[in-house]
Formats: sequence, structure tokens, C-alpha cells
Amino acid sequence: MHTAPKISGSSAERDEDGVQGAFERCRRLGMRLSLQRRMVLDLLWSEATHLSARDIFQKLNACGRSIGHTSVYQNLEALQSAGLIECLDRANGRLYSYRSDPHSHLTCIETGNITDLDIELPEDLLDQIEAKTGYCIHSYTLQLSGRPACKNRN
Amino acid sequence: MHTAPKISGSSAERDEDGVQGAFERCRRLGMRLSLQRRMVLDLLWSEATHLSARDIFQKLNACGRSIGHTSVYQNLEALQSAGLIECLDRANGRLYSYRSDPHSHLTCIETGNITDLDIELPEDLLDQIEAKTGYCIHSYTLQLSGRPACKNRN
DNA sequence: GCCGTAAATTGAATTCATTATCACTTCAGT
DNA sequence: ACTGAAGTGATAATGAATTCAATTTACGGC
Repeated sequence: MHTAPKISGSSAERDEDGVQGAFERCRRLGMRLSLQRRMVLDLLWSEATHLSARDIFQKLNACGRSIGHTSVYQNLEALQSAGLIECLDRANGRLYSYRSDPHSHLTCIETGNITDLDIELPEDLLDQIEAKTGYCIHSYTLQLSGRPACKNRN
Repeated sequence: MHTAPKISGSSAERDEDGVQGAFERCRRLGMRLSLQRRMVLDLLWSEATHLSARDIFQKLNACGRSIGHTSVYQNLEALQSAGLIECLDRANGRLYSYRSDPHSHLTCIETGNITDLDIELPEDLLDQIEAKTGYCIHSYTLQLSGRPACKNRN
């Protein structure tokens, strides 16, 4: 049995106050809570996966919640710079997801599915990197890829 | 002087035989060595940085080495799937570089400059991740960002 | 509750990277 | 040299992301 280190599944703690907390933070940052902004944030919150701008546009309009194409982009931009959502650059466009505790991504080689992970790198590794490069590391994210259910590991 | 762990600057060991080795590998894979293909590979080799398709197109044509727009893309695709070059997805397009080894990237927050690093994660961390996720980790890359010359560290 | 205004929204038009099409050219084996 | 597959490249198409100008809306102050 492992001593379970700093690795925790993502969907773990969705802060108690939910989206409301995020709306609060918006307001505190002087952003207006337009209907559309709430729609976008709400969707990312409830879906809890990684969506493209296009996905968001379609999903919202599909269920009658009309929103313009431009608004989607502007809100994604605004919400991102407010630190409420996170953007992931991939080969075929950008994917957005709610919440941005520093976290890493594990991509399934077979399905392309993305799993979020909270992984903290050992302090000494970071220290070594800083010493080596002369940079002050501000943030990091680990991109892993692999296939599920490795035969020789049950 | 450091005891240098698993972190090594990238431009380190450009395999002895240089681009020639890469040309060889091309041929062994049944790819033809067209002039344009050599131009692209040569450029990525000699520049040793991350270039966009556009950069490559312009740089080559700028110095009289005529190449078509389409050919740049086709060759990047071909060279990438041959494992000779590497593609990095960023918010504003893809950046290609001659492939050295599996490596990580340190992006400067201020300039956007990218430094390559060879970082090996501790075995036990990887083991923990595999155990936790049930995935067999195939590869990983660490994306770091930070600013240079941290005040309190010389 | 009403107003004024700055912030947000909107669709159309635009930009720009990347892909597709396809006639033509070139490489490399016979 | 001959041949066919591989590669080239002008042009056109795609589609994500941005800009624009006009309209609408959120929300603090009255």
C-alpha cells in the first residue's frame, strides 16, 4: 500500500459554494455578471470537462440559451484572466475548463480522453531546476500520456 | 559546481553525425530526400530553436531557398511522423523544432522565450501516478513558466 | 424604481494558420 | 532513359479567433 503522496484526483473538492463563489469573485474583480457570462461559467462548471469555444457555443444555443459567437470568446478570455477557468492548448484548438488549481493532465493515447490530476513536484526537483536555469519558477503543469489498464499491473 | 542530477540543458548532445543521421533515417523509412525536405530539416537543425511554419517559410524564401507554403506544412507533417522533429502546441500556433530527446519546456513569462530542458521525474512519482490512475504512463513532458534572474537567488 | 453610462453583446466582416485539391515535377529503382 | 510513386506548389477552401460598429444591458447612484 502506498503512503499516498501529493496526487489527488481532480473532481475532488469542488469548493462548497460552487459556481456562486465564482460569481462572487467575478463581482469582486469589477466584472459584470451578464447573463451570457453566467451561462458560460455555469456550463463549464456543470460539465466539468474540457470544452472548446465551439462546444460551448453549440451546447448553449442547442438548449435555447442563446449566446453569440463573439461573446463566447470574450467571456472565455475574461474568465480566464480572472483565473476562474483554465485554458489548455492542444493540437486541434483550445480547450477550456472550470477552475484552475494548478493541475496536470493525463491524456489517453487511445481515446484522447483527458483526466485531470493534482500533482506536486518534489521541492528539491524544482530547486534544482531554478538553480540550473536561473529562472524563478512561477508555475508548472505536467502533461502525461499513456494507455489505460496496463497488462502487467492488474 | 553542481552535482547535476537529471536535469541537462538541451543543446547538449546533438548526435555526432548531425543532420546527416536524420537524412539517413528518412531514407530508411522510405521517404524521399527532396531538396525542400532537406531545406526544412536543415533549417530546424541549424537554428536549434522553435519555429512556426510561417517562420520556416519566410526564412527559407528570404535567403533564396525557394519553397512553397504547402510543402512546408507537408514536410513538417512528414518529418514529425517520422519522429525527426517535434511539434509544440501553443496558443498562437504550432512551433516545430529539431528533435533531440523527450524534453520539457520552460517558458519565460516576460519574453515568451522557450528553453528546453531534459528533466526526468523520479521513478516513485511515476509509479504513484500509475497506481493512482490505472494508466500505464507512456511519456510525459513538463511545462514550466517563470521569470528570469530571481532577485533572492543571485 | 428610474437613469446614465460604462461594460457587454451581437452578427457581419476580416484575419490568419492550416488543409484540401490537383496538375505538374522529380526522385530512385529497373 | 522509362516509369510510377512521392513530392511540389499555386489556388481555393476551411474554420478558429479577432475586430468593428451598433445595440443592449447590468448596476451604482439618484
